[in-house]
Amino acid sequence: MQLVRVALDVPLDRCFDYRVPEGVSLTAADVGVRVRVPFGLKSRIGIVVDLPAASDVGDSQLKALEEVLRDTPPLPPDWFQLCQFCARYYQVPLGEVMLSTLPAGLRRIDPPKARTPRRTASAVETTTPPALTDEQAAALAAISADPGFSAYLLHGVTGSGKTEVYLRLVERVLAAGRQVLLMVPEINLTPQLEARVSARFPDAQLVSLHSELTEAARTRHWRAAFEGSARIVLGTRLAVFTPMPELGLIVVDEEHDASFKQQDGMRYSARDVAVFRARDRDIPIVLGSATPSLESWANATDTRTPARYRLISLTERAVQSARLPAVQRVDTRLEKLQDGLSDRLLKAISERLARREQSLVFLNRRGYAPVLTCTACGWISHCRRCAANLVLHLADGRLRCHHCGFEIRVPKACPTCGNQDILPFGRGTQRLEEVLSERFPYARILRVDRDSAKSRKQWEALVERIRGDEVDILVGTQMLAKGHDFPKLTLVGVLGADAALFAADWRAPERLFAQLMQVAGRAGRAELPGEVLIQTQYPEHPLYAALVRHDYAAFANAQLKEREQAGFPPYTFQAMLRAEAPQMADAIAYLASALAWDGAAEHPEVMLYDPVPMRLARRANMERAQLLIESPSRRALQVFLTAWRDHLAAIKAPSRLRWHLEVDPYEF
DNA sequence: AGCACGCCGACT
DNA sequence: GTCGGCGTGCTC
Ligand SMILES: [Zn+2]
Ligand SMILES: [Zn+2]
Repeated sequence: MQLVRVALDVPLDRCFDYRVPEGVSLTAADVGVRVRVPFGLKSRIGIVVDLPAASDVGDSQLKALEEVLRDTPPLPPDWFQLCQFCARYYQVPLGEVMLSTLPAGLRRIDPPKARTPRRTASAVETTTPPALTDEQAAALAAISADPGFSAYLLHGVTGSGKTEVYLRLVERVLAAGRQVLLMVPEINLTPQLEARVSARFPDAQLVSLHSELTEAARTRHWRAAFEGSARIVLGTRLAVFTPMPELGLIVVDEEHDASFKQQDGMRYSARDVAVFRARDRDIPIVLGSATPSLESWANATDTRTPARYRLISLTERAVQSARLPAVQRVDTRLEKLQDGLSDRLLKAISERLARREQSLVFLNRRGYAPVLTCTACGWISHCRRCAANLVLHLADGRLRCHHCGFEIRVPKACPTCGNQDILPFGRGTQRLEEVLSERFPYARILRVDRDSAKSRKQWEALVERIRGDEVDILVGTQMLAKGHDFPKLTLVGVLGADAALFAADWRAPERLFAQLMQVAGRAGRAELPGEVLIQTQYPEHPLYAALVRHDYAAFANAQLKEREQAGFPPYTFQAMLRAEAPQMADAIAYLASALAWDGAAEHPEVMLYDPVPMRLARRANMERAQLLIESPSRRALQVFLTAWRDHLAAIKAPSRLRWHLEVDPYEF
């Protein structure tokens, strides 16, 4: 009797053995094949991970597999390595990793029939490569000197020509008959890079992979990569799991971006997974950014430890028209503000209007106002399901919770006392848009945030309008900061940045600096110099001082010093155990039981903190708490977590309680 | 995680 | 009398 061991998408840390039915025979080459198996009362798709000679389960309990699915070749050994690494490192069952990273069409029993893709006979306009600067040439030479594993941190400001370096590397790798994986943080950024890459390599098939693709398209693209017909895969974080038999290079663009971190299910960092993959495949990986994550910066520059990444800096402008903007601080303690806007910023906007140039006012808070209040009784718009306020969205007349999606119509009077005088408190992009249209009644104003650009299509339409010079003043959130070049934009005003300086989240300054560098990069070029005005009450703050000098390294080194003194990552390794339940007491009790584990004594290098309610203590009617785990050794942390997991699973808790572990947590 | 089985409160 | 609440246990 032949047996197979199958990984299934169930939150159980083990695989399941099945009999191979009469007339079917599997060989070692079939490890990695997908199978349909009976599980409980239903059927599921699983992946064959082994052909064991015997099972721990008695013969009578073994069921026979139902079908061997041969619509794709067996998943390859290096893909197994990748999944096994994630299972170990992120403390997730192997089956969950394997199945959840597969396109839905390949993990479902009844995938909808794939329609033949419409032929998009896009007559790609080919481009010829520009000449490289000396720096770019040196970067290219350094990275392509060794076809084996090396991680390169490519640090270069806007206009320094990182993308051109990627393209030259891609060219060489394609010429060597290998495939390339290009990763970008957001779906919004795929079309423009896709256009640029296709134009350069019209003969190499490129496929995109991101969550907005239909199930059928995603499956098709995934297959093309796996079968090798696609030579270039361009995608968001989920693309890192695409099997690519001839992979020769990985590029992670904007490597610092938080979007590479998955925030639900298996909470992996696609950038870190990509580095593992490159090492495992023995190929180079390039991490590019104008503002690298502090983890990467430390990996590349800390001289006390052997460098894990090789730093390559692009300091010259390679794009002829590129020119860094003049960044200035507007001291809002001295200037009186009108609706949150300083005279200086208003005047700068007027000048741009007169010169028919574009301005951008950056405010990272969508909606009209963060809260609605009653002046008579003190009522405030509170979400009934979360420990958070409902945000006023005047554009569609609703109060909306940004955490759970709950929404109601804006009341005409106070719900508790009937007072008609209820007022918005604070400012979001919608209100800013309104204020600006009062000040500049003849200006064409466009708001760009997640509410006005819900999909990639809507976003592209807005970008068209901006580039088509149909807009004078842009109001927007960080959506606007990423990626796009707007040639007529010469002014960026920044509002409300100070909040991040003193936020409880110790990563806030790092994010703020990256965001401001990025948004500042939107302003100006050689023929139309740019200006950035940052409204702040703390103009002497070192973060702004570094920003004015465009000095990422100074900022990063200072931050790293602070992190080291405070004992924060990357100088320590962390994991977070979170629990949520209808009652906070249950969540805390679960974490307390987790903490009370005798086995912890055998892990002296691991430090456990007391359970505490999360900052957003209730979300969608679930009360949330967390427990921080810390160790100076990544290895010790992983060993501890692996041992701890059995104890965690055995803790008795109310059925409505949910818990999860996050390794290298990003949010606190 | 699902999903079934199973044993006690308030409905027709 | 039963509908359904969720506690408990299992999945090869
Ligand atoms: Zn009131
Ligand atoms: Zn809510």
